[in-house]
Amino acid sequence: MQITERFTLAIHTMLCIAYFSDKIKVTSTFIAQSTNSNPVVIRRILGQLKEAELIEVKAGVGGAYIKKDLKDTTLFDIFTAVDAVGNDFFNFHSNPNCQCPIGKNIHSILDEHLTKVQLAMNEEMKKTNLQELLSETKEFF
Amino acid sequence: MQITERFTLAIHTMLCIAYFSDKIKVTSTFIAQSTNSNPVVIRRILGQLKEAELIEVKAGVGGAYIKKDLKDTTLFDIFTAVDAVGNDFFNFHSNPNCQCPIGKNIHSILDEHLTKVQLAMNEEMKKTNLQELLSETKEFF
DNA sequence: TTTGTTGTAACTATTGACATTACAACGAAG
DNA sequence: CTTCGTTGTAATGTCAATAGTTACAACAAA
Repeated sequence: MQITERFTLAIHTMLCIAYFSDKIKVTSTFIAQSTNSNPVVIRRILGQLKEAELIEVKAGVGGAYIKKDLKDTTLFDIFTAVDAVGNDFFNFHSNPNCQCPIGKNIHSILDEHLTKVQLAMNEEMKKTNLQELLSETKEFF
Repeated sequence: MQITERFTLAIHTMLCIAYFSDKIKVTSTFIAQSTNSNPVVIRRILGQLKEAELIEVKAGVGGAYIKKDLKDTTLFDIFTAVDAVGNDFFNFHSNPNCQCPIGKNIHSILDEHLTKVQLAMNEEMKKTNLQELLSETKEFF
């Protein structure tokens, strides 16, 4: 089990837009070259980021633009946009046996603990925003 | 994207063993009935839990037994045992373009942040042990 | 009208999870 | 030493999700 590469692709995409969009027109083809991916794959991700209102995409003329202050978009926002799992991050086995004292209660007992795990992950992702990532990237120039 | 149901199956399996193994012989067939799963699937999970030294399994005669104090096995141990994720939780897109200032640095920059996310999740899982889960289950009887 | 782009559908390949059948190896009980 | 229930594991099938690709209509501006 792994988080799909859509996630790191989407982060890369956001950083490209943040860094380049005041210099050149950032198209799906351009991003595909930077990420070593495919324009259609990128366009699908752009669609999800747009849906989440993190970016704007100019139809026809082309080009993507950041919609919010860089500080206000975190890894969690991007994760939610492209890899939405809602509350079902942990995939529960279905229909445990109600006759069994364990099977009867496992779901309700476990839910509380697993939700906390997912929340911990979410909170950690919220700690990193695009502003931060972009300036870290620039340190390397 | 979801965590495999092997994980909750394995937790259920551990709880079954913890609860029943002093009363009856806990076989893969028995666990399969409690979890509403398949004996072979359970045996594979038992193999992984045994590999991680969380349980003992009696070949031939049959039956599984807890190997450590219940307090000393956490959700994280089980998670690791069943390989719910490999080494890299986040699946990085490969060969980003080194000519691009973003592509050149993305991997090293992101790694630090993503590792923290994974660690946060791990730490939260370590907070829950089998002892706790078992007594919570018993409260419902 | 032309051009470059987006948005999307359709198709394929690949991978991984899970279910199931089958059977050799094992250990104990008779 | 045979029988029985069980484990361990290989082989196979099914299904869903990811991701790569081709193709093309819709779009906006020059």
